Amino acid sequence: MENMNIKKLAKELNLSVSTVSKALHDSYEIKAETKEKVLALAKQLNYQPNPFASSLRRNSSKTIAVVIPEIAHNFFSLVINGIESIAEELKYHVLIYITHEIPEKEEQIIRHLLNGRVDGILISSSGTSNNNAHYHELIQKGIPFVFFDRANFDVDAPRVTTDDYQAGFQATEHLIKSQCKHFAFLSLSNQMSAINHRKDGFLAALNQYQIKPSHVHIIEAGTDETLSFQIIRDSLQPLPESLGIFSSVEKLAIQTYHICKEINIRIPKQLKIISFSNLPTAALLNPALSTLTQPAFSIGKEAALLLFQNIKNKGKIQPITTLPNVVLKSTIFIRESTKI
Amino acid sequence: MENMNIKKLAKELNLSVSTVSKALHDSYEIKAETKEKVLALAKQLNYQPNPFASSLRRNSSKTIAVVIPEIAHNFFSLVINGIESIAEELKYHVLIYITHEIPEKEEQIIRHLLNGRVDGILISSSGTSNNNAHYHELIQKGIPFVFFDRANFDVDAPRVTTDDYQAGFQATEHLIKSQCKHFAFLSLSNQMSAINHRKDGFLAALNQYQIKPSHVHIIEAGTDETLSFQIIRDSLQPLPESLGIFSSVEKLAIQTYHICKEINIRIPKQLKIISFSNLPTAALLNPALSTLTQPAFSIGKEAALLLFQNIKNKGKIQPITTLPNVVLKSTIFIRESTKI
DNA sequence: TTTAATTACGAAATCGTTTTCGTACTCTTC
DNA sequence: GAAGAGTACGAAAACGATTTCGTAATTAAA
Repeated sequence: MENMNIKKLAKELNLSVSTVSKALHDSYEIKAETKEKVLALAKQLNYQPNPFASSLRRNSSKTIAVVIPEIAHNFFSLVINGIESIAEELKYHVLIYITHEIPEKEEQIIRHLLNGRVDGILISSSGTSNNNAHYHELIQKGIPFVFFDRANFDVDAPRVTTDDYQAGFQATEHLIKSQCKHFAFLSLSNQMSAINHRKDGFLAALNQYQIKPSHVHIIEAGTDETLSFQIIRDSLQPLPESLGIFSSVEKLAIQTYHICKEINIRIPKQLKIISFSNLPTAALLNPALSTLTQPAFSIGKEAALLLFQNIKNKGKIQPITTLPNVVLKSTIFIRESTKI
Repeated sequence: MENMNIKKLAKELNLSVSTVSKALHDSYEIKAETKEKVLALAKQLNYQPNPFASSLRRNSSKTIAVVIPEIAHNFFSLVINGIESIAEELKYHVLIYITHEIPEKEEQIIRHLLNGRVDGILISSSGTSNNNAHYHELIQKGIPFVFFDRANFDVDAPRVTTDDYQAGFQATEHLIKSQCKHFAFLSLSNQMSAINHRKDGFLAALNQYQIKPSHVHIIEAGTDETLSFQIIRDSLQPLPESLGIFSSVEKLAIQTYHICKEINIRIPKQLKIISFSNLPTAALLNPALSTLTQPAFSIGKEAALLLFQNIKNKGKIQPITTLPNVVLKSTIFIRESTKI
């Protein structure tokens, strides 16, 4: 009795294995009476089909993978929440892989997933734009995947992103109208789509308002915690007059806050800052942080929906439509950190 | 050429399937020369074994599950980070399941995992103490699992927790010494081990310092966001004199901050607060929040290590030792929110 | 020289499902 | 009443790996 399986179940019922299997799948070949008997005994003996046998035979795993740069990050955990809400509904399982912002790690993970362990993948890329080989291998293998937030625009795959350019423009415009004279853009790297779009919006706004290029600073802080701390601190000493910072990610804004506390820079008096962020404490910070907030949960949901749609359509002739490219809106919250 | 498998690989090599399989597993039965040939062609043709066939035959999945109450929570995402660091090293895969604090959901998830999809489970329980049936089914099925943070102490399973009692005592003592007169404990529910231990420490400290019971308030705010907001707000109106709040979880402390902002209660002047928290912004809040910080990453690591140890020892005779029960230390950070 | 051990491989069973195909049997229909 | 359609089930092949067992060929031991 150690482990229940369909063979024992069939024997117990005096039926063949195939009949039992069909009954469990509610096949039209099996009459109602038999189905009931099978279902009843299956429940009583607590029979649960072996997922691997099933996956092996059906060539589908009821599992998706989520590949993200980091998890201890409000944005990504909210996205996972959204993904899980859909996956749970569709009885899919969710595998998590973390790249720690290392492109090679991402490649390795994706390559590993070529073995069919998952039916589809949701990716927020940490890859550089010049390395698409692993994505193309996915396409070749017919494994559906969807980018969210950070996409690789050279790859032919659905994307769920936010209006990064517009948001970047809007944030920068806000800084300009808050009487900033110098402007800094805090970035992790110049290889990430979402961040670059934010930067483009930033530059476009500065251009439109005819800000002198000498007053524009792009600070690539990188993904290393201690290093980025130093880079930001160095860039604040000496402090440019009326500096307005647009931080492309929450982490760098938090670091900036710490640095300002450390070297006694007053926000918003000496320095104004607005940041992309999903911090639940943004309004409680000292001073309250102005933010651009992405609809993280919805991003997860939309990306998952798109993925499942692609999984379902796999093999079928794809309608020659444009590539799904969902763009959601971010919300701007003006708070004290950018007050005049 | 669609999908590479061991059969095609064997044919290509003019070897039998079994020889190839053994070569790939570096069996002593196969001579070095053959192994090299096999490995070389496997790499060249990008052969990756089908994980389901492998799992089916070996009866092991190289996968663990993490079952948590919620994910958009600094503590849990840091724990997952720790878990992933170990899993990644051991080439295990990590499935995430979220219970949303619903005990029935947890049961359902655990029961589902009885089908052998995972080799082991890490659980932070959202269950009530009077419902252990699903854990016992895991034990019966021989599926190893480890509790972390929130354990069910009636169940015979390894645990990784923190020194919640001591930390609770210490935090409360700090509030007492900060000249508070009234004391409130903010709790999610009275069914969670970790939280109850914190409460016990709280009560013990108040008792030791002979605080009048009428000055002691236990506020069970529950897990529903809007409801808990109301409960906390109501309990602050009217505001007891010199109230010191010990919040057992970060979320409730944040809510308290929001409420205080809304109804104009000054922290720490009118109300002092200390909270369990892994907020990276605790020091940046207005005012900076005194915290008890759990070593979340280490909790994840330790729990994973314990689990993998149990997975490895499965089937072997268990040494009659005491149940592994790792207890890690939290760190107290005194900040402005409890300043005299 | 004979026997035993070792080396290096292959055939086939196995894991637990799903699915295809075959087949009795009953029921229509003209 | 013969042919066709429909019903309800079972046998067996498949999915792709791992593993047991068997066995030639070679080497070592007696």
